[in-house]
Amino acid sequence: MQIGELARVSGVHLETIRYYEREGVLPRPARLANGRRVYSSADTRRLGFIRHARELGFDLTQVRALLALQEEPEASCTEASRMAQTQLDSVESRIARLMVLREELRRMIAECRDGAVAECRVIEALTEPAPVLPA
Amino acid sequence: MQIGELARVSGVHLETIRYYEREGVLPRPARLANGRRVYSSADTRRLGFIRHARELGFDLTQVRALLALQEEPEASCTEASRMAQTQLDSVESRIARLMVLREELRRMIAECRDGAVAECRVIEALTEPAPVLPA
DNA sequence: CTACAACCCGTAGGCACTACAGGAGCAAGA
DNA sequence: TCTTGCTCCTGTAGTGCCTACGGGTTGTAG
Repeated sequence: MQIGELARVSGVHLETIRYYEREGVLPRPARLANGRRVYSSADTRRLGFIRHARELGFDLTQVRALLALQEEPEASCTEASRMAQTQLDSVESRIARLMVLREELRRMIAECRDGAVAECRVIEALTEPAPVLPA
Repeated sequence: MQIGELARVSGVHLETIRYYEREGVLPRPARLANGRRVYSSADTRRLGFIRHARELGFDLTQVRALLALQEEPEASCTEASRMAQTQLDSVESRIARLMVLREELRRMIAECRDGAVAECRVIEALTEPAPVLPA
């Protein structure tokens, strides 16, 4: 499989695949005589792993760590679990935060009904001092 | 008020304030004889507006547009409301997406109990093909 | 034979910051 | 008076994670 097809089946942009290779999260693949990259099903799985981890909000450094863990199956799962817990905490707080924002946006829209900007709550709501948030 | 104090009271990083000025979302402030920036309460409010809008997920281009709307209070509210609606849609979908991720992370953690990586659900879950998500 | 797609590499651009280098101004203490 | 240390100045480079582009080669279909 060449890079174009891998991009299609994985949904990962072709240039992003090359970027991952440069960054060392994808191994350098075999090459055809003409220099083109050829990917195995192992590469496809690994790219799927990376994509999925990225979708879950792991950054590339974390992805590298997870891949390293995957490479030594005799190692303990504790570290992977800990990373997932960290990720879960961050997802929880993002959800809570977004739900506050959603309420505010709803209120802004509800209170703005064809008025002029002078009475427009959308602008006004944004002009209010932001609530103090815990760091 | 000088830039350091503005940074403290607004919670916006000092270098970010200068960045906003370069980008034209904050007007160039008055200067003292020694060249230091001095900010008025109008600047403080404007920065609060920007910070709040950024927190709500508006990008700097949208912030500029909102500021322009704010500057002409006789204009219709329709545009501001439409922008808020767009933002609301994106917030809704981000929440939905994160809730799926949260469930998955919870499941991963629950199923990983001191096992070796070979049986680790965290790794395994990431290796599974990603579920098809609506764009 | 020619058009065109798919690939190659290297580099630059984009967003929203963030950091750093190197220098000047200013207030307060020894 | 000198020095320490803080705040500020400018300009530039780096970050994360891609994405785009330019200019070249290879492969394929009509």
